[in-house]
Amino acid sequence: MLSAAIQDYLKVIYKVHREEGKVTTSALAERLSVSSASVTNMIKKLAEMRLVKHTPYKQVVLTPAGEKIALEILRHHRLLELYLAEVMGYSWDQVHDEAEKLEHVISEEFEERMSAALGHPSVDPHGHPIPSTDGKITTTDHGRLSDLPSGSHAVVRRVDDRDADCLRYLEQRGLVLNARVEVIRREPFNGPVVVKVGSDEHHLGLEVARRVFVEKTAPGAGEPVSAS
Amino acid sequence: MLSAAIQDYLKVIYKVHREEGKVTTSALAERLSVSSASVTNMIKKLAEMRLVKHTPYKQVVLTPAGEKIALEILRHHRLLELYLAEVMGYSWDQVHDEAEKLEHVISEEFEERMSAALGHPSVDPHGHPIPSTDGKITTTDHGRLSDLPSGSHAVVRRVDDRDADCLRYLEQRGLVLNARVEVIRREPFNGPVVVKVGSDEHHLGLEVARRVFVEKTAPGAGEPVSAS
DNA sequence: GGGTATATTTAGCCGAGGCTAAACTTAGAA
DNA sequence: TTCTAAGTTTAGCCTCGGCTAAATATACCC
Repeated sequence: MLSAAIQDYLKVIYKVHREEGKVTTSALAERLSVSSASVTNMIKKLAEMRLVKHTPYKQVVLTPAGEKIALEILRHHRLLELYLAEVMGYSWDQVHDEAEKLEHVISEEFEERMSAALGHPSVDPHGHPIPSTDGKITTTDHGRLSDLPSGSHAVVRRVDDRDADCLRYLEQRGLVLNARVEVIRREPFNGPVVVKVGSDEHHLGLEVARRVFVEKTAPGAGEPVSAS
Repeated sequence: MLSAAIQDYLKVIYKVHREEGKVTTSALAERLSVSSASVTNMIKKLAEMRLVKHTPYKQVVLTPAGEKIALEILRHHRLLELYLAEVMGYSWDQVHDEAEKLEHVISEEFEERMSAALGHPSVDPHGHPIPSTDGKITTTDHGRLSDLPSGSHAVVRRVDDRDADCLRYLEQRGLVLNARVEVIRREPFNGPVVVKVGSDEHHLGLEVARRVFVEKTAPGAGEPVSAS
């Protein structure tokens, strides 16, 4: 059984690769809240275990074996988030931290029972796809709300789940999964994005708007298709 | 936050104290599957932290602070066992191992939500009492089925939960919580105890009978009062 | 009461996974 | 092209929680 630390490294390598294309020591250090030197050490160890390929001073890439484990952990995490929200009544913003701890500890049995209880879902409460047991994952790349030109209509398809405060902020403004939004205008000099959600207008700072991923729709389209 | 290792030590110290009266280094070593030297080390550390009192070469006793933590972990463990069995559909024999890992990781939130979902129960699936949030526990000391004289009538009130195989064995023979049993006879030379459960007779080795704790009842008594 | 078996503790070690400080690469600016 | 800043790796250290072997304390038997 791999340690929780190793599982975390593999998971974060996978996510950084998805989100930023290239995986560097310092990116991992920041995401793991650990020094760069510690990352280098662990990467060396993971390379010996054939879970990653490391080109010193350049980058690190998961091997198929490493990716398999990363996806297992991701599956645990996302099933847990959904289970905590749907079955146990957790709120949107609470599920991430709890899942972060449980993901390293649950058995296959637990994973399977959660999945069954949830009807074998494919998306977690923040819109991330849930990998299947055999390591398949279907990713849809959505644009950021912060990048949408004014006048755009879109549907919220995914939200960054790492900051509970931000999630609460978004939820209060109706920016939940599958909500429809319209970009009214964008203030200049990297100012806020003004969006309409339902009948309310909100001024979202770029920091926040960057964490909301959307799918563009035609202007007066009807009820958006659910992503789940 | 205390490490999982420390939590385990405190929990086991509590349990050994309950079950054997006196807590020795070697008893802890055996229960924790660890060398005696390791136990001595950890005990020294726990003593510095004021979680136990240690009389070298004699025994170790939990301080009130140590007991509080032990009971928290025990509460986690027992709520988890019940939750896994009742809500997630785990079988009797599977819950212990899973709870053993989860107990160190769940939040107060998780604990509270489990407790609420279960209707704030007072007994786990093996008959152990569940400590309350404020560290209160009501223990009932039951005798062992192995100690009952022939002719006795009794109700199963608690079962040792550590050996999954044994639990399966007992379940197959109807020796579940609150089952009524009658001791037909005891074979000599530490031979098996012959018991009647429902209309079936079973020959239980002492090893097994020792793990079943019972409450004596009057011979033809009606339906036993549930322990929950 | 002395001798021996058993239990406990001490001493010294190890691996995992962190850290800082210093050395080394790389890339970008002059 | 060279110099420098930023990023990365190396060297050496730390804590945690294990381990074995050796020393020491206790208890029991005669």
